Amino acid sequence: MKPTIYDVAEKAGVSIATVSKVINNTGRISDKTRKKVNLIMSELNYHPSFVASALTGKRTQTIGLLIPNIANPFYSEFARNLEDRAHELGYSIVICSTDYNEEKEKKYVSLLMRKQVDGFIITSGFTNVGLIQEVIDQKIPVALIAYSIPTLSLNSIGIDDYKAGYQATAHLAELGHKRIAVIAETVQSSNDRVRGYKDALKEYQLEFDINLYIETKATVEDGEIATDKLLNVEEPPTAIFAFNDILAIGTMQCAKKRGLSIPENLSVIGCDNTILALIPSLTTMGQPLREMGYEAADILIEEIEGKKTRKHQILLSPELVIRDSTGPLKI
Amino acid sequence: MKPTIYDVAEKAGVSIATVSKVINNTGRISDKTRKKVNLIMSELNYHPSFVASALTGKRTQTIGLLIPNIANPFYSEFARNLEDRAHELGYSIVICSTDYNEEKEKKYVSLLMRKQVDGFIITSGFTNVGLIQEVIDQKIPVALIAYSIPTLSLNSIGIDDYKAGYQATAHLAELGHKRIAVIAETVQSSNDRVRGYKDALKEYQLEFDINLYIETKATVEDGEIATDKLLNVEEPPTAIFAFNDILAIGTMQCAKKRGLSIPENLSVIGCDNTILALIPSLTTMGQPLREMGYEAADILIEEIEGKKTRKHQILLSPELVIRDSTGPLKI
DNA sequence: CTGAAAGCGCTAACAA
DNA sequence: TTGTTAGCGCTTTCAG
Repeated sequence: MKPTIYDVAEKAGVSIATVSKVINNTGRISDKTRKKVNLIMSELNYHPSFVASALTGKRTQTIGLLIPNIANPFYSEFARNLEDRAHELGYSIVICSTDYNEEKEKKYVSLLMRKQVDGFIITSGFTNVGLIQEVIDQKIPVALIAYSIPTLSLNSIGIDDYKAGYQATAHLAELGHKRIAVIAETVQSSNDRVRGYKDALKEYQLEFDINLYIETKATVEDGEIATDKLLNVEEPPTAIFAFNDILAIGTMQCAKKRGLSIPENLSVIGCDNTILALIPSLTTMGQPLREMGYEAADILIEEIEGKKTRKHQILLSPELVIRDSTGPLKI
Repeated sequence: MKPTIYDVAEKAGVSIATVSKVINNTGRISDKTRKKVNLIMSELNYHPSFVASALTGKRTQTIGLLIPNIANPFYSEFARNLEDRAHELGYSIVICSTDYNEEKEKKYVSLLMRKQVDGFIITSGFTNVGLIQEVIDQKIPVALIAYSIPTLSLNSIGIDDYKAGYQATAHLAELGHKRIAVIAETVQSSNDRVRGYKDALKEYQLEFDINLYIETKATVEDGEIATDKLLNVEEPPTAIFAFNDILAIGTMQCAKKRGLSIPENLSVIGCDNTILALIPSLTTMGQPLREMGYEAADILIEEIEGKKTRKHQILLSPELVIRDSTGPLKI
């Protein structure tokens, strides 16, 4: 059997209260007893149980991560950074892929609450705002990623989506494109990007055409289908701005199937700058994933540990990464 | 405050033991009380605490997943499937990216044991076998993925790596390549692949040349560096077999920088068939990731719940997916 | 500086 | 069929 606090106490000839104090560095303990207890603990290879200590009201040292899909490189790269920082601070991450599905969201949130996670990281793509309300009603800290809920004052971290939308569109317009389409992911952050997109169009005296706008989920297939629709429009686009790299890959797939070459026949710009963008040499709006993951862990854990009372709202800058998938309009 | 079993018991006018019994469906309860208790539970929005029940010796419904890096699509795609099945069975997954680093492995394993996870999924790339021994000494179920330890009788799931190595090499040899290089990931499954590679070489009357063999970690950069070395060899390879898609992407990066076109100047074959392979149109040995994730969850949870005593050793078949990155040798 | 004891929420004998 | 009670391993007053 694994040793318990009783085993340590007995072997050290002290009470369990004393052992508990040296474990947690609380109360006042003489140097001598402290050393003794520490010695016995390592002799016995004793490790305090999180489960037992959580039952007494302490933390579980666990954070729930709610994302649409861990298999999406954007989320997995984010998760990796989050995990690294959280782990440094003594927390582990449990992953929950919700697939934009309210049922799954509900099941996961309830599961995580029963497990008494110390906090939640919720990313864009989470649809049920009521659930988030329930979580904060229980006084469980939450940090939102690329997702803001104006009615709720919460920690949040994201990029300036308006800017991302604007810059990407401007890049395309600068290259001479007049027919610039958008494939948006059905997540909240898309709204601001669309605003940026529209403003950039205006800036370059281009009209917004609803036929050049599609909203969809984030799989390669969805991107492919959307692109197909777009290219079938009367006056088809010469450039497509996909709101994430996966969708952009879908666009490229579609182009490949149609024998269109990129960027000669079609310019494509993605968003996220994940590993997916590398070899397709995809021009994309980069997100500072490392910073986002680290900041997310920091703010959330600060709140969990009661070190901060004010909520943070962090807005990072996206960065245009120009590769080979965008080029001047050919007439 | 969240309602406890006491609140339910009181409101329902029964004892906590009775409530516990209806929660767990144990003992014999009259239909009437059962209904009553169930009603009160939903009225109160009561959800039993996993923490408390875990303390009494029951499960935490949590599985630890130890992988080198969740940001690697192979692992994240696997994780997604594992998560799906585990969740169906009522378990959640905590992710631990160990980076082939023994220190991290140790920290994570100890953390997970303190959290009393019910079982471990350990994938290739885990270096410290001693740690695994410690886990099974504690009678905690383990399932190994793409990783077998002959000295330990454990559940394991993987593909036939020998076959994968053989088939990929044969594919290249069939295309006329004589100088076929390998970039192996430093994980255990590479050994069998190398055996397959060597046997295929023999089969096609080619010599194994140690200069055409490199072992490395799994990042794009590592792949790039390795390729660079390979191409600088006296008589450079005309085809490269990278043991995973990330490394293959690295190879392609290097080729691009050198102005080499694929497959005209260099054939590349990867392994895993992740999302990364799509647009580069990478020929690759596919792994049945979905099946692997589901099976892993199934076997591990079976053992956790004591439904099986015999260990499973599952060997799945890899599948050659031919795309455009491999082609006939040009002279 | 140290220890006794109550209690966290739940399970599982054992009684009734 | 239901309830009483003793823990599970730990934290935290409160005495000493």
